[in-house]
Amino acid sequence: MKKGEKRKLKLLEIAYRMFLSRGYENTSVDDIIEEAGIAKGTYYYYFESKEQTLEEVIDMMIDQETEAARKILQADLPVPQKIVGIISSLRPSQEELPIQDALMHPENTIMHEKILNRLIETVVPMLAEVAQEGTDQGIFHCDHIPIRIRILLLISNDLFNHGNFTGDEIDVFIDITEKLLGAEKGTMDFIRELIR
Amino acid sequence: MKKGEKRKLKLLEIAYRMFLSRGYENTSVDDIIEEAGIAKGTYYYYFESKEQTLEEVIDMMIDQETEAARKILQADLPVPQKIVGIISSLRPSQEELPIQDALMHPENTIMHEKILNRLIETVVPMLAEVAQEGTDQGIFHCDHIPIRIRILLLISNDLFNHGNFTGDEIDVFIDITEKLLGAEKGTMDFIRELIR
DNA sequence: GATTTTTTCGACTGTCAGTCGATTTTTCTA
DNA sequence: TAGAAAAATCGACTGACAGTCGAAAAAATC
Repeated sequence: MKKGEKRKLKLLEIAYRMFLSRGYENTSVDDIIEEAGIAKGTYYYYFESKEQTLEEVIDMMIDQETEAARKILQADLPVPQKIVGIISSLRPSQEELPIQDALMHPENTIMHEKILNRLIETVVPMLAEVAQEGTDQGIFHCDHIPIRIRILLLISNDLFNHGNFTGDEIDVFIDITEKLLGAEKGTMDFIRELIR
Repeated sequence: MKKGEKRKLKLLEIAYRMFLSRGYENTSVDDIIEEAGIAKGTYYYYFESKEQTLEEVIDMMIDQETEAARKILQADLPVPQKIVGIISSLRPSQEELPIQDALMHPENTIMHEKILNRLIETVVPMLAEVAQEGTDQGIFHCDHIPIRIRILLLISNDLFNHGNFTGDEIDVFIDITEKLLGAEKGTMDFIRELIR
């Protein structure tokens, strides 16, 4: 019961690496088992299908990517900083650049889409909670918080993930974030500093 | 030079129907040629690959879907009505419901994503032009119009395409559309009537 | 040490995208 | 209009790939 766990972890790790570097569609089960040095039957002893492997790889990634977010959630920060902090923690930085790169490649559409949906699912409740705090404190003035948070995530994903964002895009992002949450103009200006 | 064109059209039409009803991934070239009653070689005489077929099918769909939009663009309507009219013309209605249905199915992620991107590419310039009119007329007050329009499209796609939208979502959409474009509160209230 | 359970193996199957040389049909030209 | 050239069609074949299965090896249990 220990050996098996370890083997599965190893397989997941290999799949993870390969899915990112070559794309999910361009990675064959044969590729994975060759790298792992095991037989086909063994692979299918641990996974129902290639797609289920992807699902589990994505679970791993979501865990990783939301870890920083969860920490910020519990930190002692002003509400606006918390929200923006969480959102920007979702963008892989530094050592995770290859992930970003890979996800943007067209051959990874499916993976990208799946991750985005799962990320939204996971993060909307977290952010909604913080945003509620914000309205309680009178910093924000808005209703339908989860919908608005969802929109905020969609926008930031599009603006920041799809290619290097321009100054104009940051301006719009700041503007729309404030208005989306009903915050005073200037509340989100600190984002500009954060970018660099 | 006439026969060939017609055959290609026929193939595109069959592919279009099949991609929508069973999903791109679940439609094999063999399925298409069987339905068309031709041999494999003939298919590949007209198409480089299955993916290129998809690309051309999407071209067809974009043409179709933006036709109504182009008409509204030239109609004599107030700017806000024009913008909302164009956006809602992109959502297939009535007889096109199956398309919507098919596109939401997870096995059509790739198609959905490709169509969305192409749609945005095509429609942003159209809408940006109208929005510019709006600011010229003093109805809207905003800069960076193309970015804002892009965001507007993203939001409407998410809110209206992903499942049946609620009243709350409409409220938020109206609110955010007004604020995104810098319009007076109430400018977009007419959307509520339009929905039904 | 025997028996049961877990893990591993790899040959095999069926499906599918795409190729290619041969053949038929259409169009052009002398 | 015969005969050459071009366009269109055919289908058997290839190679890649996901997934299956029964048998063997390894580990755990008694």
